[in-house]
Amino acid sequence: MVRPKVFGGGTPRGGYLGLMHRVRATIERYVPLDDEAWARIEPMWTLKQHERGELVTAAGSVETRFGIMEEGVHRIFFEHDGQDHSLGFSYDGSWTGVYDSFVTGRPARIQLLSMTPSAAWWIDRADLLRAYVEVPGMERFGRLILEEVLVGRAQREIEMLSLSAEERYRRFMDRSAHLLQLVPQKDIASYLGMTPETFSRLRARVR
Amino acid sequence: MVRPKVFGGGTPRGGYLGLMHRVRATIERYVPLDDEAWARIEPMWTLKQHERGELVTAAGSVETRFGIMEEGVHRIFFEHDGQDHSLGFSYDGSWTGVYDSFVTGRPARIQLLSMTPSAAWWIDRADLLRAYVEVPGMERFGRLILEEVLVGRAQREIEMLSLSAEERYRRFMDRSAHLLQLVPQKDIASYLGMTPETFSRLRARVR
DNA sequence: GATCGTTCTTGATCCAGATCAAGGGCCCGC
DNA sequence: GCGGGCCCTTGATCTGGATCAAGAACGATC
Repeated sequence: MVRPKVFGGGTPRGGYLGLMHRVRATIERYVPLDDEAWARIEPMWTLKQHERGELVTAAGSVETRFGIMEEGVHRIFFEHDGQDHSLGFSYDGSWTGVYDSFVTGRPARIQLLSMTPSAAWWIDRADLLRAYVEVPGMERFGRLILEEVLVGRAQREIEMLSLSAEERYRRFMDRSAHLLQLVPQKDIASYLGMTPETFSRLRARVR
Repeated sequence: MVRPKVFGGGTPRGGYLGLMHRVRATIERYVPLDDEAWARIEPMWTLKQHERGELVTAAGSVETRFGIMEEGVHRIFFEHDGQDHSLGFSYDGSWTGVYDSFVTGRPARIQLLSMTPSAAWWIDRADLLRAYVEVPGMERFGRLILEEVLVGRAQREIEMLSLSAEERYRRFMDRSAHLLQLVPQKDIASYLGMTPETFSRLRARVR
């Protein structure tokens, strides 16, 4: 079954997906890619394994990689005054990475943590910029995935500003209940902008 | 003096700016544009005047325009349960529009209100998509402006999640105090995620 | 320049959700 | 299979900021 993404997005191909490279399948959700174009960019990507609990990108470092999830779950978050704030999760062919630093070249405030054993395909910014120039369709891919991210973030902003904790909890359960199996409740609570205690009480109270 | 944008962004050219078309100057903040490219896209843009208080885009309609501010101020907001939530302001060569609907083609939740007499250059989505394909550099412009918007939104998200009302007020005053002359305090309060009463009390309390 | 609506201020009260606190369960490493 | 950390839960209390209320100042319209 295809699941909606909490962060990043699009719908993975079904069925014959296993026969196609994950990266190519993801890119082709946005733009068609002929074999020649794929041959040019395929060597730019490298698969990296991450352990459960590994900090994939630490605050303060400049992040130059953009990733596509092969398997497992990443949590995107930042810290402030010792408090941890989750911004989203990546999995199943959606993108991963630290977009503030990747785009600006400044030290990251956002961090990335591998919540499970995971694997992601990474491309370096220099290679991606080269692909934008040299490979037809790739700059469009960059624009389209940004559009999708922006719309998703806007949706979240509207919900955070206008919904109560209970309503945010309900919508999360409708859309992404399966994440409860994969990450601790406290991180989902944080993603929903509430404390673990409030999350727990809502769980008990709501039906 | 050049002012930072609260929403959308970049730095307008100074000095000789008056001699160059506003749209071309804005695009050239992101990509170089030769005279031929400009000649191809220039006819796609039309200048529209908006009255103070005019609803530039209403909720529920599909928005197909993307705009660049010539003068005046637009407020981007949405309504929920009769409450008004401001998401940002556009002015001085920054972009304007309703990005949720523009990107998705679905009815808008976000609305646009002209806070002052204003004028904006508008391009229709169909023309912009054509420009992306036909005019070198334009697709890159689309990608780069989206990157900038996304980074700005991420910055705001971090501040909304981790700062107190007082701290958000202080940062706003540091960055964008001049907006107080242009729009009602209640709208700035809403942009900062607080009530007009709280905003007023902070004003009295903070220095 | 009087009138009316809107905005801003200031005070009193309220409340959703945070914080503080303590117990219990689970998993992991040895 | 025992010990030590997380987690998660549940209860008691607290609080930042909202809501309710009422004037005062401002500005647009005739």
